[in-house]
Amino acid sequence: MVSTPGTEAPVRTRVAPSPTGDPHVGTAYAALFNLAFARKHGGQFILRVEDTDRTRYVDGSEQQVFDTLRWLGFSWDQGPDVGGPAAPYRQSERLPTYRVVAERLLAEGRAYHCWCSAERLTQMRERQQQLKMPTGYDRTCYGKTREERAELPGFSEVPVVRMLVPAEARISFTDLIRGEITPPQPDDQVLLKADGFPTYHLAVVVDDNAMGVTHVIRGEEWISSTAKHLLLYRWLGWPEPQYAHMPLLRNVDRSKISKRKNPAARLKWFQEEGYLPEALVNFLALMGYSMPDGKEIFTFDEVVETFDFARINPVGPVFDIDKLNWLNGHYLRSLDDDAFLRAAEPFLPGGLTAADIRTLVVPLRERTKKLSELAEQLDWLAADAVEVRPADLAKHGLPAPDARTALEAFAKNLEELDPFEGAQITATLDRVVAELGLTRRRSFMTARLALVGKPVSPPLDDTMIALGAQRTVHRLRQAAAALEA
RNA sequence: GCCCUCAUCGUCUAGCGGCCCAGGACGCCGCCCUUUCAAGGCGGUAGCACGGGUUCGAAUCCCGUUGGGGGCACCA
Repeated sequence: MVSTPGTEAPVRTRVAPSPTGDPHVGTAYAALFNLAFARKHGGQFILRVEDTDRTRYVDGSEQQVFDTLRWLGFSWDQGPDVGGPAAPYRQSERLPTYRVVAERLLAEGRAYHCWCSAERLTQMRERQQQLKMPTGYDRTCYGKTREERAELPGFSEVPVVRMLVPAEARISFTDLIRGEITPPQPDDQVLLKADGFPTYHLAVVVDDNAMGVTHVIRGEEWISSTAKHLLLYRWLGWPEPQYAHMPLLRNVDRSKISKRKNPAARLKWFQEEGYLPEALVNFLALMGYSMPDGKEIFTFDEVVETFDFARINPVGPVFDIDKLNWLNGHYLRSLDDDAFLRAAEPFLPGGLTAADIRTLVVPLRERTKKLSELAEQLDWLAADAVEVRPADLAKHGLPAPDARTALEAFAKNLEELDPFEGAQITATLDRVVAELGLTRRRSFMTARLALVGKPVSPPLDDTMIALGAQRTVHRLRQAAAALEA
């Protein structure tokens, strides 16, 4: 429960992805906690598209964000596709709103025009670094008319609008996760770009205010910018939201998770690899959040019930695929036959009969961490021949002379078997093993390797039935022959 | 370079001054079970970055060091 009882405004949170390419895992991560917090307090969750960078805009990306978030089971109360009282929810459609605010700031002397060219800005920054000074805009344009500025070097025709940040603007705030934070002194941040689009800093404040966002739950990367945002709220006289800066997901080298270094940065990767959405949500929640009772397998609803910012660890977690695999395996195993088959279907190799699918795929459920492994696990079925690796034979099978004897005896006896079905097959194999005085365990393993080429397969009789009598006998003989060489 | 921020096993974490010579999970190793591999069961491996304080008592509070991360864009 919330600490301040009674009167507080209804909670409203949001996630604000940019449609700049494949949906990012960080978006799901942010959505998860924003949603959980909103639900916990009976509030609303908004999806807002931040498409203010025309150069990075990727067509279709927005739809993919919707699709992947829905795949995870997330839904929003307001958004571009579902509408809402503060529509539109796409920033590119809200340009007039930002302009009005920029004009007001200009009129009130809190902002000014700047005509500095990109090149000049770059040079300025480099010089500041060389002099070991903090980097920041030097106010060359402040207080100048367009004509006056045009006399100076580094002039650009179309101006931007910059914040006029006071000398002492170190604004502290209480972060819901980290406590008291004092972000750096901001410089004169651009609010309105030359193309008329707002920067993130202007848009985020204007929209969060317009949409009644009460809690801004976003990545740690925004801490440094928060002073600018707070300054804008104060200038504009708007109620300030509460902030919670989530830890950043990390690559193995501990840098901020990126598509470049980590395939798991792409949300679609999880779909491609065959992870279940419930597993991903559980895993993402485990990154930084923990249940009061310490259990690690839980649903999104349980996150909602227990959610408390105090339970979030501010340390950026490394994305541990091993643990995700374990979790996904667990969720896979909890599926009943039909549900598993339905999930597995897109990952199965072609040409499987319905019977094959029942007998071969279902037993694989206990052996699969992610669905994409299924194709390889079943590759022996369609293959013309399989290769038996000596190392596998040495580790799991019979010694070479015995192996040959057993394989040939299996082949001979199975060849004569009719009908070729489960109980008879097993009885035959058992009889042969007994006659030869070999260990059942290693004998079966030798046969398994001969048939599928790997130490993993469904039960032997099912494997043989799926292959059919002819191919079974053929593979057993081939493997026996190979042992001679 | 400047600024902000973080710091418990390899990884994810519990811990919020005594219950901790630190608990759980993944991974790894071993054993059991077993028609294989898994799954499951049992056991093991491994950590409070360092140095100062405060305190009767510190993984827990303070300071510093070191290390990590983030920001410093007309990108978000």
